[in-house]
Amino acid sequence: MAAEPQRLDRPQAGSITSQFGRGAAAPDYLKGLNEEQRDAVLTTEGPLLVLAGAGTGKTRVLTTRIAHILNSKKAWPSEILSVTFTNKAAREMKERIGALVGAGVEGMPWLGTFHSIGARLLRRHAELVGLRSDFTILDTDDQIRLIKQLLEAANIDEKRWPARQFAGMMDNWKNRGQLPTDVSMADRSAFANGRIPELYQQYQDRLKTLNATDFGDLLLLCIKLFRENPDVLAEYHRRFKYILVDEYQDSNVAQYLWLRLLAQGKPAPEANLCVVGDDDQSIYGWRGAEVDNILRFEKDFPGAKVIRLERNYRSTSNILKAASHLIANNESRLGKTLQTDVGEPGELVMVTSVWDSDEEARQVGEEIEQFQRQGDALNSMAILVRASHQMRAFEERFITLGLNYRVIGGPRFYERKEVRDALAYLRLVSNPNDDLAFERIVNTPKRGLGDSTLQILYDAARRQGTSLTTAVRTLVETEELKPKQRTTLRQLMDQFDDWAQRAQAVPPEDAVETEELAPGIVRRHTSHADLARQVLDESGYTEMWQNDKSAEAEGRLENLKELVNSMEEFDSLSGFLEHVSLVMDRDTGEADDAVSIMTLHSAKGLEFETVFLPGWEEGLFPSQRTLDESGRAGLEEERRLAYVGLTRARKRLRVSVAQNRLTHGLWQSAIPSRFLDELPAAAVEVKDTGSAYGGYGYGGRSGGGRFDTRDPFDSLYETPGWQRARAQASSRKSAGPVTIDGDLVARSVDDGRGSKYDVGERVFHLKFGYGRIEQIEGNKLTIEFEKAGRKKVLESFVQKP
DNA sequence: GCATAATTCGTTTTT
DNA sequence: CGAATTATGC
Repeated sequence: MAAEPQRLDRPQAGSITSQFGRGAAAPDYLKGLNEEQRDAVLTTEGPLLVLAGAGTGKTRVLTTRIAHILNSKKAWPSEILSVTFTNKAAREMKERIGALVGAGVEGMPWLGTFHSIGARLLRRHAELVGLRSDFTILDTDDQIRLIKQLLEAANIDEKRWPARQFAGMMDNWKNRGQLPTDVSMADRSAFANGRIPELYQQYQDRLKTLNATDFGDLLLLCIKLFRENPDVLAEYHRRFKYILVDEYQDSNVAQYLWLRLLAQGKPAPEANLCVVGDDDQSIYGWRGAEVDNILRFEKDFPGAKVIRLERNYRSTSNILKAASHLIANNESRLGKTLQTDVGEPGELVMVTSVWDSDEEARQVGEEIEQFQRQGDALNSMAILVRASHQMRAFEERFITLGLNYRVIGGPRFYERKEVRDALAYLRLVSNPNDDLAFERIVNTPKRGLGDSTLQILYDAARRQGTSLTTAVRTLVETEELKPKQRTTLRQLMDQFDDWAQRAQAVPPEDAVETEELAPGIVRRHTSHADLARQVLDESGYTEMWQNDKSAEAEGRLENLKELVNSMEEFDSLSGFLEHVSLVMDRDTGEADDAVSIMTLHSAKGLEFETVFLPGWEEGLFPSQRTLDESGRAGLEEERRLAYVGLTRARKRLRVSVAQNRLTHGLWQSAIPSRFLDELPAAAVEVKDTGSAYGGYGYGGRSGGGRFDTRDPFDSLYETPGWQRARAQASSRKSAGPVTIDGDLVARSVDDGRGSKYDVGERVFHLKFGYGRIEQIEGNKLTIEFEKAGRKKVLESFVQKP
């Protein structure tokens, strides 16, 4: 309760803003801050690193600090640059500052995500980096399509060098601030036989022609802009008196460079740069985040002050003990120890061993229902998983139980096909030269314009050096197209002309709804939302889904409605489109009471009374792949992820391990996660579910405090996944990307010939017991076990009885 | 050009 | 096992 920011419902007008300066008594907003928090708020000058552990009131410090700067008139709202990673965080900060300072947070134009601020800067100076200020921001879909075209043009086999992979690599370079010429030699050979610089450059050129950027460019081009135009940079040095960064541990190299350029207005020891973060919660290394940025801050900014926030106001001491004990196993960290003021140690962290994922789900379901009967809200409980496929078991179970749940972080709204299609129509209305939008919708709904027709359009556009739309306009006047396609295209163009005209007629602000053209004759202006509705209806897009009788069609129509409705809030179509490409995020429908199911990654920053952490098994968590790819650093990141998971809980924490898990369609015996060994025995209670079979492993010995029982069985229970992973890991290190696949797992169907077993034969499996073979596919056997039911297992795992 | 069968391939995710 | 993409036949 103490440090969690109280939610002031409405900003109290002037109450705080009126007590500027003269500051006799400490301002209200400082009340209720602990010593360190207050220090962090009041140390406005010079570089400052705030190491804020989980639940120590990090956001509160950040927002209060801004309020303080404003209140003491050190800077105007427009002179503070305040960056976050997510829109959600930005929104939350806006709200909280509003509550502290009163109205006028809208006057903080430079509070936003790295990317939205980057876009803002670029639009102001677009011409200096070869763009027009109305450039479009590509989404991943567009990006992939563009790359595919480039690869094809460059005669590169897309089977061997997938566009996705190239997109991913480019993302990495851009995250590291590398332009085509900067890509290291090692990286160059990793794709298309060293043709990388060429392709990357072509991609950048193509973006420029399209007057477009991708997400990475929003930062990369800013850096370029600042480096090449010192006068522009100096302008921002003058402007930004204070710079604040949230979640600094998640920053990547490009963001770091971007920040350093902006913070260089004064010599390092005087830069008013405040970064807030927690090295122990850095979980986005795989996406290019450099924990090193935060670990290095004091070196980058000599004389930087470091403040540690270690007083945790969220969790019970048992939960904190567990989390601290676990994270202490990491070597690369600045070191903090969370402490709680709460006297009661609270419940022990409960660790449960279950038979398989179904039992896990059943058990969690039961517990949830029990807590619910005790009066807990479903909203106060969450299930945090490592990998999204774990969610299914829970969803299925909760459906049969009739338990209300919500999945957070699924496919985002604007990533849905129908939303993207609709947006493509609107983009094309607002900018006829948006080729990628054009491609997307020429034949959606089906208009009989397939690959061959499209090819003609491409050729024409390339020959003329124009956009597709322009090319189409000239083409429809010639004989090059088949008559049917020609008329279809002409009609389509006419429609777009019509829509564009209507878009022009839309009043810029929400000013006039109606207009008297002549006495008695009133013409209604179309709003953007109306226009969108018309576009979707007249293009036949809405109809396409109405005629679709699949299950999801109805939902898609709903989404379209929602999209159109959400447009009402925007002044202009372009404003709306910017919002969508940059800002639009899922609305967390917290309306009704429901258990949250989400990944550990998307749980960062949230908290719940009760938290379930299922699937603590080697290979799954820590993830085998991370281990293979990033070794010890990977393991440490996984451990931080575990730490994030543990620290989400306020009162109750339940961890579970399944003894068997279905991976890649095969049942594999699982080994309890090493992280379980790293929980302190004193804060943990072990519960064995007393499963009928397979008494090996975790639950086997209860109580003890030494959780590790895997050693004696190691060789017996080596699963194929492990063996394969190991084989790959070792081969990867020595000889680049060689694919050694197959032998151990899927050898395709050969009716059991070559197998030493026959259908119908009775066999014994170490974990599932006795069973009868139902089917043989290569080295995979489908066996009906007497106790464990029907499973698919590898031949090497069974033996003749 | 389009619907359907066959095949591939499996973390985490924001912007 | 299942989604998601690609090859195949009409």
